[in-house]
Amino acid sequence: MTESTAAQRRQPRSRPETLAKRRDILDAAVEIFGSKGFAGGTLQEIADQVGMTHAGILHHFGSKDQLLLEVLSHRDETDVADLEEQHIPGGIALFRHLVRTAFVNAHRAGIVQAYVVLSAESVTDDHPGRVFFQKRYETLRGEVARAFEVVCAERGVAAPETIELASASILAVMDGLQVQWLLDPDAVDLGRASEFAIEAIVDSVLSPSTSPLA
Amino acid sequence: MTESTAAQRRQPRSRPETLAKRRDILDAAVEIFGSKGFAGGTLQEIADQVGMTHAGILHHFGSKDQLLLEVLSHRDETDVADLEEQHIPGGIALFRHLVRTAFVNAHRAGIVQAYVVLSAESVTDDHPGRVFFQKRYETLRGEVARAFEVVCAERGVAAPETIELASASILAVMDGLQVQWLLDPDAVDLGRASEFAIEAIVDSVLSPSTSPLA
DNA sequence: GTTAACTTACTATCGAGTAAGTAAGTAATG
DNA sequence: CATTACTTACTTACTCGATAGTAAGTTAAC
Repeated sequence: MTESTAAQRRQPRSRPETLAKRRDILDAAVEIFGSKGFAGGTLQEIADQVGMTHAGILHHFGSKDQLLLEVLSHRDETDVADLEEQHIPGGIALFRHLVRTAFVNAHRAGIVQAYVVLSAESVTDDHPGRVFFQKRYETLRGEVARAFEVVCAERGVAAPETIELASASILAVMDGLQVQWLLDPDAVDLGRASEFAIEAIVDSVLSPSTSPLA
Repeated sequence: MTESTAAQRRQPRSRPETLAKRRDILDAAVEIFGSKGFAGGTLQEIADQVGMTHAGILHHFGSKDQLLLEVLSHRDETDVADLEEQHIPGGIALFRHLVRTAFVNAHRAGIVQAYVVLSAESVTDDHPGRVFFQKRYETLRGEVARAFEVVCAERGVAAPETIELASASILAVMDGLQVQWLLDPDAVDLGRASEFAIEAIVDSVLSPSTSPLA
């Protein structure tokens, strides 16, 4: 009866406003999941914020899990500070970029909170965001490691094996500082602390420390 | 009729086994909240693990929130690696202690996960554990800062203002590395990375870096 | 006139907390 | 030491309120 290759002939063609509406929903979801967590946040709250019913949201995204996954990838796109989507600065510029990101993030508590809460929550059993964060960290560690290699090459230094440790550490400080900063913004200077720590770690890779703890 | 100061004459005296039972419940709660989060974990699951009904647990702890609070303080007591309860090593010994803690933690994924999940979740709105973690980080930053001051004094170095940044950073790397390690244990060496980062930061406080990013 | 973009209304389930009851322990008293 | 008086430590059974997902109907765009 129908064409066997129906998909080819017809692409359902969604309405132009739909895309904007999806963005609104995703933005609301970032805020709700960020402030309540994924398990704690509800479709109802998200729906309220965009003036819709929760069923309307399910119409667009199918399920709560699916919504989270799209929130996570959407965040990467809109996140000005994100590395993956932009043209990646190489070498030392990457580290400067990370520091700048930390300073920028100090004015975007909402998104920072979403990221902190969801990444930590993702380590729980069967969390729908787990794979996303696994891949994300793997990618980011790779970017940072590459930057280290470039910098070492530039300075004629043999790239030490500490690069892997340092790459993970740099991402770790940034994340860890965000937690402390969210809990008590006055007690921690997110930008300056990130800058300090990143410099310390980069420095330590370039000129291996004298092992002060030995 | 009855004695007016009844409370004075009799202290209800709970049964001796009760204390052990409470410990069991707390241990189960650490495991459940650690693997599912606080919002995601249920009293039923905890009850199942200790062979009880969820009402039995409420009998002991009153509410789920209260249970979490007791889990958090209980954890500090049983956590071999914790600083507050033990006699705190001063100066450089503290940093060595932190490194050792990281190596030990690499064999205790369960507790690490509980800590990671709950601390991050605590930044969400009205989370019952929020105050606990605020105080905890404040205390820990203080301990680390004091260690830095001692070390600086020992070496006749004027204590720089970077101490506060460094203190927050050291705790931050440790936490952040735990997240990455939990997501992908093979990709991150929790002990060695913590050691590397802590050394780098301590080193940077003692001999201020040459600002490689400037 | 067909389909996208919803809404309303419903279902099924689950979760924390409560109420009431029961068995066993503990303690004061004669 | 035994009896009475009370408490602890639960269980069973319930309430009440969410919540994710579904189904069917409505409107308006293309």
